[in-house]
Amino acid sequence: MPELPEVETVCRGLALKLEGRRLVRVEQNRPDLRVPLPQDFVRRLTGRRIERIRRRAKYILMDLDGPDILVIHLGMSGRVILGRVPEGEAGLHEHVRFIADDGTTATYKDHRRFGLMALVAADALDAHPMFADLGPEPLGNGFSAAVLSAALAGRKTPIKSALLDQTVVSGLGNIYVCEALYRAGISPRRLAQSVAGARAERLVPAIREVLTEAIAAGGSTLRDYVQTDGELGYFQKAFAVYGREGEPCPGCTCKASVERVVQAGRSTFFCAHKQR
DNA sequence: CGGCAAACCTGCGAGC
DNA sequence: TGCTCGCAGGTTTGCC
Repeated sequence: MPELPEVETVCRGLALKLEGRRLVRVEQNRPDLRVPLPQDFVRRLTGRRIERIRRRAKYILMDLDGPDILVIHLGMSGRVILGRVPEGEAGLHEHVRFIADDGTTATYKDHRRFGLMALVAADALDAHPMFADLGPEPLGNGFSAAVLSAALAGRKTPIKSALLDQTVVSGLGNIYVCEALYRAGISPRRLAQSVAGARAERLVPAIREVLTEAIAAGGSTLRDYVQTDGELGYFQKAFAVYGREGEPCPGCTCKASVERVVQAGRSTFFCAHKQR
């Protein structure tokens, strides 16, 4: 579910409560998520101090006072809930629970199990297959119109699909790609290689703005995303096109409406009048 | 290599 | 009420 803004929000919530804390207990309720957990998952985490919690692309990274980094990906439906799990949903799909030395608990729930956890050697993180091919962080200094158009050069796939490719730019998902293309006035069907020059100059700030605004709003809550404190993100109220098929385009004075098409198996929402 | 459909898994809302 | 179908924020695999 979560794209960059939601993962960032979760990271910040976890950092507030868990940075500097020591894990006194780890409960593992099943052997696997999307992929098997390490055989010695619990042993390698128990007793470790969490030095820092940060984000790379859509991954949550927990730096520990040992050789490993705990890597968490929320997949489509993963959540990490601090403290008591809300009434009525306790128990089901609670795959892993972390208990810290001050009594803080963090529960990982993921009913679809598209998420994953892994322990990766800290000195080999960047070389790990999960991270080796990731493109630049869209909110970082390494992302620019020049960098983006270089990554898109020669690619005949639609720009919509190219932006979902995490090797082009990392952290975008279906929602924020739709919203960024809308803001930049670029058709999702346009060939990726044709997004260069002025179009790339528009797209980069559009991506940055939509992500920044979404983080400020605490992310987007559609089906089951909630922040670590149980609060709902509210950026979904600000969507211009995502999930708004048939509604009037908010940026058009004419009576154009938001259309939905399927590209590479994913829904795309856009305004054919505003986006060229 | 590039691009796309399918697979992974569960839940929910719409429609009959 | 209850069933089936389609759809869902991601990533990987396998096929053409």
